[in-house]
Amino acid sequence: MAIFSKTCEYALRAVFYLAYTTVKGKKVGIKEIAEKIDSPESFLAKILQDLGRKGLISSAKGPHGGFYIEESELSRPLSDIVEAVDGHSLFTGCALGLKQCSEINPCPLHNEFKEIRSRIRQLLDSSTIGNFNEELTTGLLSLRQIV
Amino acid sequence: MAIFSKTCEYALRAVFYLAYTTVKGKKVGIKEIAEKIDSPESFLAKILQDLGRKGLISSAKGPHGGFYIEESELSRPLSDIVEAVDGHSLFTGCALGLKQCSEINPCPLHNEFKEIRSRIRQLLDSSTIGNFNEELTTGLLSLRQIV
DNA sequence: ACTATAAAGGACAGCTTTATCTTTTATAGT
DNA sequence: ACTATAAAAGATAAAGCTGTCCTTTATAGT
Repeated sequence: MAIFSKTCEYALRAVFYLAYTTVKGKKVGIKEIAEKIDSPESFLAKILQDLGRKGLISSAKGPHGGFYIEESELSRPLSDIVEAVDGHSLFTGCALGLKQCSEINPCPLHNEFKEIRSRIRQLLDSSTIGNFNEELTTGLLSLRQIV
Repeated sequence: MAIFSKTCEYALRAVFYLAYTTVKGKKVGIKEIAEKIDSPESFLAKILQDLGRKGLISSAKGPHGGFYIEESELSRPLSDIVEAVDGHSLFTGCALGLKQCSEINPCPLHNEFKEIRSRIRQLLDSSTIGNFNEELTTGLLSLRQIV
């Protein structure tokens, strides 16, 4: 099992691409995004639709339309994306799946994973959607497989 | 998404239960295990079968038979269970799902998750199956929901 | 108004995960 | 040998995730 669902992986990659590509107000079509992040086009369309409904990204229909990230959306933490797609169990759930796992009724891994979870949360809370724009522009960071 | 698959959650809980219950050579039946860790019996049977085939736990058919953990199995790290069930992507995979993500071709989250992954690995490598026997026996740790 | 464009929405299909049930195999005790 | 027990193995089913395709809606440009 990976940390994030496939849906969430595509969502994050797409949002990173949108962020650095549309930072100047330009918009990009689903076809370009799918190609640049190496994801199935129709599936990604569904994902971005959903992110749009949730107010995490913006879109415009019609000619010259497409998806884009607004200034205010640029500073959202990554945890918003992850939570919108995969829910909050990565941040709050018990590693062994016990609903009532807590300080007073801990599972064997409770203390160990408390720290892991808070690390993950901290990382996703402190990085924003727009945080990587520069390195993505210069090509220092990658959002797809090299062919 | 949770850290582990449901299968892996059941596997770990079952193995913990087996460890502290069978440490004196006794064996336990699938019915008892399923009840004590609050899991579907038939599904758990499949999971334990698989762990048995992979040599992570032991079992005996027939009267007085059941599942048990041998001395040597007690000291196996939890990572062996996790890897047997969920594979190694939790320890090695790219957070954004890129196959070629690496130091020279990093995704935006590469460095951040490198640390998270190594924490998880370290934790699962350093805890063994038998590590929690005492607290489980005294009831300080829990493997199922309280009803 | 008409046309072309591009996202939104709906329906559906394949695969994997999660789960159940039944039959088979091994073995202890008599 | 026979019986009871308990895991192993096989077949099947429900649900969720991943992915595709087709129709509808909104809008820019003419």
